[in-house]
Amino acid sequence: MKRTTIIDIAAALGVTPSTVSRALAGNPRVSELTRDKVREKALEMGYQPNVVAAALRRGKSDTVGMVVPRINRHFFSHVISAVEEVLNPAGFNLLICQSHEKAELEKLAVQVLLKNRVAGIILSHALETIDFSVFESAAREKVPVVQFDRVHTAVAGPRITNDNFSGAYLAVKHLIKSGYKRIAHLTGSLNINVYQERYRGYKYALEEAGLPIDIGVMENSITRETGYESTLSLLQQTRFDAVFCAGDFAAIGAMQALHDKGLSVPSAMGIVGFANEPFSDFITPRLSTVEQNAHDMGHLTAKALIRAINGKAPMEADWEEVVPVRLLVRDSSMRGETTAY
Amino acid sequence: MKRTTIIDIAAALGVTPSTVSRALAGNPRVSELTRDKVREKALEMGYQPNVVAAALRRGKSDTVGMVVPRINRHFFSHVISAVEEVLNPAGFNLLICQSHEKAELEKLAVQVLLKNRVAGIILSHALETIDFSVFESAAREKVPVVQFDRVHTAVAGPRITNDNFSGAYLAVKHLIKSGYKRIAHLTGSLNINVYQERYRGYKYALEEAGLPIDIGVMENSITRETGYESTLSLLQQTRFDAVFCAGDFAAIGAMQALHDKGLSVPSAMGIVGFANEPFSDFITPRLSTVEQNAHDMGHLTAKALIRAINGKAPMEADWEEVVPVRLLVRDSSMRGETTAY
DNA sequence: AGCAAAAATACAAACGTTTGCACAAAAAAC
DNA sequence: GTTTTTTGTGCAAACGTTTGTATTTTTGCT
Repeated sequence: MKRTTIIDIAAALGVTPSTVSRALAGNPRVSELTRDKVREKALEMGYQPNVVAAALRRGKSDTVGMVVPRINRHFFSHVISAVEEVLNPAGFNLLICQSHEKAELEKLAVQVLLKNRVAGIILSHALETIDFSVFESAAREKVPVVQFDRVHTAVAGPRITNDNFSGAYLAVKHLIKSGYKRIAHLTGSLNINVYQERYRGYKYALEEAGLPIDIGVMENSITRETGYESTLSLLQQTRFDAVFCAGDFAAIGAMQALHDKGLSVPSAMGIVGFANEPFSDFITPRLSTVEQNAHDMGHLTAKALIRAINGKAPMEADWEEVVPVRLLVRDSSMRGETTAY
Repeated sequence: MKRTTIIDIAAALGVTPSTVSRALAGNPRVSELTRDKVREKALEMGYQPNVVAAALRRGKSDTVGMVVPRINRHFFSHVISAVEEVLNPAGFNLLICQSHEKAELEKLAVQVLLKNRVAGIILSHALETIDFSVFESAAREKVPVVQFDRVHTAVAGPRITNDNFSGAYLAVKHLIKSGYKRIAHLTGSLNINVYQERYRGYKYALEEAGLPIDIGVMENSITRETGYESTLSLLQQTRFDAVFCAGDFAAIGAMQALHDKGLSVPSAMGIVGFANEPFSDFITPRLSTVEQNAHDMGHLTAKALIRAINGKAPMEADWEEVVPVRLLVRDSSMRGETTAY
C-alpha cells in the first residue's frame, strides 16, 4: 500500500498540495475552514509527513546530532535524557552517536551528522581528540555546534562546562578538614579541560592550606583498572593518607588496591571521587564524591543549541557557561575522630 | 559558502550529474577512467553527499532506528554498541531513542522513526507497552522491525531473546546446591516475556528439587527501591533463606534490607541477581548473578535486521533466536559450609 | 453596483539525488 | 564494409515537500 502524501490529500479535497502543506503547517494564509478539513482528512487517511522530503526542501532537518564518548556513563546518559527533555517538545529529535573515546570515530560521527544535514550538533569530545578540523566543515556549512563537559576552544560555538575547579577544590578542602594531610591525586589526561580544572582545584586547595602539592599525581588513571594500578604505584613511591580521584571508577580501583594492601578506608586513607556514579552510594564504604548536575547541563546545552539554530546567537560569539557542582560527603572521607565537619 | 553537489562536480568535469552519481556509487556502467576522475574531483571539491536527497529519491534512508527503555542500563548500552559494530560497517547509522519505560513514548518514538523513513527498527519494549498497533503501520510501510530481549509475538518480525529460563533455572539450582531451602523471588511485571521466563525457570528448579514454590514471589520489584521494600514485606509475611532477584538493582535493594535487619549475606541469606550490572562485582558481598551476552545479542539482532532490510528474510516468517546466558557465582550465594559447589 | 483592498488559493520551481530509457560511439561479429 | 553487440553517457522524470509569486475569490466601502 502506498503511503499517503499531501498530494493524495489535496486530490481528495480538490485543492492543491501547497494549500495542504500550509494548512498542516498552520500557516495563517489558509482559511480556518479548509485547515480543519485538511487536518481531518489527513487524520482519516493516516497521513504521516515525509520529513525527508521536507528536510531536502528546507535544507535542514529537525534532527539534532549528539556525539558522546560513551552512552553508558551515568553522567552522559543523564545529559542525554535532559537534552531530550528540551529538544523533543521543541520538535527536534536526537541522533545519538558514540565516539568510544576514539578521535577517529568522533570525526566520522560528525561527518555522518553533516551528511544527514542535521540542524545542529551537541558534542563532548573523546579523550583522544586533538584535531578539530571537522568542526570547520560544520562551521562552513552553518551547522551550529554546542560543546558540553569536555570542550575545546578550538571549536566555535557555546561551551557548557561543569564547575570542575570548584568541585575539586571543595573535595580536597573537605579531605583537609577531615584531617588528612598528604593528599594524592588520580586524574585523566591533562590535555582535557575537565581534568586540568580538577587538577587546578586540587592544587589550589592544598596551597591554600599550606600542604605539600607534590605528593603524587598520576595521569591517565581514570578507569577502575588504571586506578588500581596507579594506587599500587603510589604506595611504593610515596607516602600519603588520602586520594582525590578525578572519577568514581578510579576511586573504586583505588579503594580495592588499598583494601588489598590492608589499608582501611576511611580510617587509614581518605578517598573522594568525582561524578557520583550510581554505585558510589552502595559500596562499602560509601564513596564521597562530587555530583555533577547532568540535568541542568543538558537543559542549558539544548537551549543553547536551539538559540544557535534559530540564529539568535551568533556562532562567532562563543561563550562559556558554567554549571555548579555539589560535594556529597559520605563515608569514604570521614575519619572517625574528625566527623565534626 | 554553498555546499558542493554532484551538479557542481558534473559541471567542473563537463559530464552530467547522472554520470557523477553512478561514478560515486561504483556503478559498472561508467568507465574506470571517468570514475577515477569523478572521485578525485569530489575529494578535491570537498564533496559531502546529501543523504537526505538520496533517501527521498530511494524512498529509504541508511538510518536504522533503535528504541530502548533506557540507554543507561548496562545491558542495553552494550547491545547498542554491539549493534553499531555490525551496522556501521554495513553503511547504516543508528538513531537511538529512549522510551523511558513509557508505552506512549515508545509509540511516539516509532512514529518519529517512520516519519524519518528509517530502513528498519530495532526495539526492546517498555515495561508498560500493551498496545502494539503502531507496529502495524510499520508493517504496512514495509519497514522491518526486529525485537530483542523484551519481545512480543503481537509484533511481526524476528525476535532475539536471552535464555531467561535457563538463567533463572541455573541461578536457583545453584542456590539449592549451596544449601538454601526456602527461596523467594523478586521479579518485574509478569506481563513481560523476560520476567515470565525467569519465573518459569525459578519454579522449575524448585519443583525439580521438591522444594516449596509458594514461599513468596513479589511482582514489580525490579528497582533498588522496590527491591528494598519488597524484601521488608517478605520478611514480615514469610520465612525464607534466599532470594532470587530478576535484576541486580532489586538484588542490591534486597541486600540492603537484609543488612538493615541484621541478616548477613550469604551466611543467613543467599542472593542471586540477574544482568551482571557493573557494580555487582565490587559491592560487598560480591553479587552472584546471571550474565546476559549483550554482545552476541546485539550482533544477532543487527544481522537479522540487515537480512530483513535486504528482503532475504520474509517478515511474516517471524522466528525467535535465543542467546545463551551464563551464571556468575560470586560471594552472595556461597554459604561457608557448602562452598564445595 | 462598482472598485479597491484583503484574503484565500493555485501555480510552478526548487531541493539533490537516483534511475529507466534513449542514444551515440566503439568494439565485435559476419 | 555493413550489421550487431557492447559500452559509456546523456536526458529527463521522479521522490514529497516548501515557498515566492500570480491569480482568483471574498470582503468592505462608497
